[in-house]
Amino acid sequence: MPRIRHQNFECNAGCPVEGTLNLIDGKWKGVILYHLFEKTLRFNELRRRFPDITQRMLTKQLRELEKNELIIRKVYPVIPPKVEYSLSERGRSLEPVIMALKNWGDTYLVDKLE
Amino acid sequence: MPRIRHQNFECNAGCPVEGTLNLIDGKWKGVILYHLFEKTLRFNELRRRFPDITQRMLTKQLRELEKNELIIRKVYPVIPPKVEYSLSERGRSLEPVIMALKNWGDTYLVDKLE
DNA sequence: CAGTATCCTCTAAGATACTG
DNA sequence: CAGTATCTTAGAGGATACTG
Repeated sequence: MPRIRHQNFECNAGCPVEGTLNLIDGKWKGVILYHLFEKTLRFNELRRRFPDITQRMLTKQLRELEKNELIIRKVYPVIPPKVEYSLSERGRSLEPVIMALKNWGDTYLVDKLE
Repeated sequence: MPRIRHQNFECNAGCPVEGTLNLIDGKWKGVILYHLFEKTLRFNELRRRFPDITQRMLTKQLRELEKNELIIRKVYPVIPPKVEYSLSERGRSLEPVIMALKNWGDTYLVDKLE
């Protein structure tokens, strides 16, 4: 999870914005959630969808999402290992938020992503 | 502006999400935008609303928002200096996005901001 | 297959002091 | 009033190698 913001002073109305951003910030979290909206995925399925992410980073981002109770990590006790990642109810409730971000980007970021 | 993400590979559907996050990430940007939705504000008016932000940081965040064409910086050539910050049309179009973040936070972050 | 373990870099963010 | 200029630090993110 990114650093915690504004923790030590009276919370103004903008705080829930920051709090929510804290959960979905993290370089790959938005994309991970986006792909999990579609379907449950295994670790390596996620890896294949983001060729540039390192194993370490993918693990880290997934652990943070799990810690924030946005995704569920299900381990099957088999060999070879099998781990599935899916959205929790809380995670699924983020869909409109992610979509709002996506829609804005689709409209206003065309040829502006640098 | 935070680092640029995913720039060197084929953009999957999650990218506009990241692009948008890049613009509103930054520890104080969400809050700054939130306050500018209400009304145009001067530099020190913004400062007073966030007692914990340093001058340097406020300036930095404002400059980035301006560079991304989300806010407009209007300098009045008077002494003492007077500078007003207001939303651009592009910035105002972010309101539903920020509100989506805020609403989610209000609902799901109660007593969970840590 | 799904991870850890190390080591490293870079920069966002903060503290503090000064100024046209 | 609305900023710069320096200096510092924490930790996000990355590269690479190894493993139950």
